[in-house]
Amino acid sequence: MKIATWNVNSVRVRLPHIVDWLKTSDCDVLLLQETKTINETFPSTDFKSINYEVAIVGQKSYNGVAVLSKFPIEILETSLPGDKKDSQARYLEVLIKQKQNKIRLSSIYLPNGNPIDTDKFTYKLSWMDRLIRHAKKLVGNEEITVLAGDYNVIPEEIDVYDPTGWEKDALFHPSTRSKYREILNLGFYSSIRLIQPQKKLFSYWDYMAGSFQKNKGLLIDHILLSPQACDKLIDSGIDAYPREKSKPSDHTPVWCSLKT
DNA sequence: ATGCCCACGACACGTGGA
Repeated sequence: MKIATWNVNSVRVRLPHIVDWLKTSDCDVLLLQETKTINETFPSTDFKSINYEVAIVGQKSYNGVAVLSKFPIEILETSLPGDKKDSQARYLEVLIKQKQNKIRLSSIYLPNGNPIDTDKFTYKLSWMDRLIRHAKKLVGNEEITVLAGDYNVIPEEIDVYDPTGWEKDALFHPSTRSKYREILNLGFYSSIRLIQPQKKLFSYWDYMAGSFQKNKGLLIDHILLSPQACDKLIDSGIDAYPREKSKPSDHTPVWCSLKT
């Protein structure tokens, strides 16, 4: 089963790119972030017409996550547990049933957190605390679990074109990196780092100043696998082709394939 | 050293992104 995550920066603007990528990539389950629209205006019928089921957590203008799947979707959570007052559309957890297999997947849009001297950074860190608590519960289930999305976290120096220049950024701040490691320490592994431990790989390039052409990128979109999912891992990679097209998202899909 | 670009929604000298 091929699973991918993609921050599309507006599902409506990016619709042709997403449909094209689904058709050429043989992707079974695509987790979307930054869909930037309410559920009523999500282009569900376009995806259903190419045989994908759709689950959505939308919001006006900002955020928004979704799951597109060739297999039936059961919705488990439409927000990250731990704060009932948090109304931002950043988390969707589903169960995908394919034959005898059951795979739990979360589409995650972790807060950016900049600038670091504001409540935006406080919100990011508390959101990460909630994710750690929830991930701890999930790992205890000993199931095939995939926590994937735009983490807005640069885990290591190799994951950024200019580590020094990003030291004071919320994506590379020591507190952010430390909380990300707490998730890994529960037993989750990054799919791409299991396959390519040392390679410089980016999933995001700024729109400005020809960042993509200069390969000044970041690796901030991650697929984290539970131990049971790791046992099924076949391959993982990043498909930069959608970033080369006209009117692209600033992110490109990160994927993994699991033995099923 | 700084800004560059993009999407949204309803024009804004706007916000948020990363």
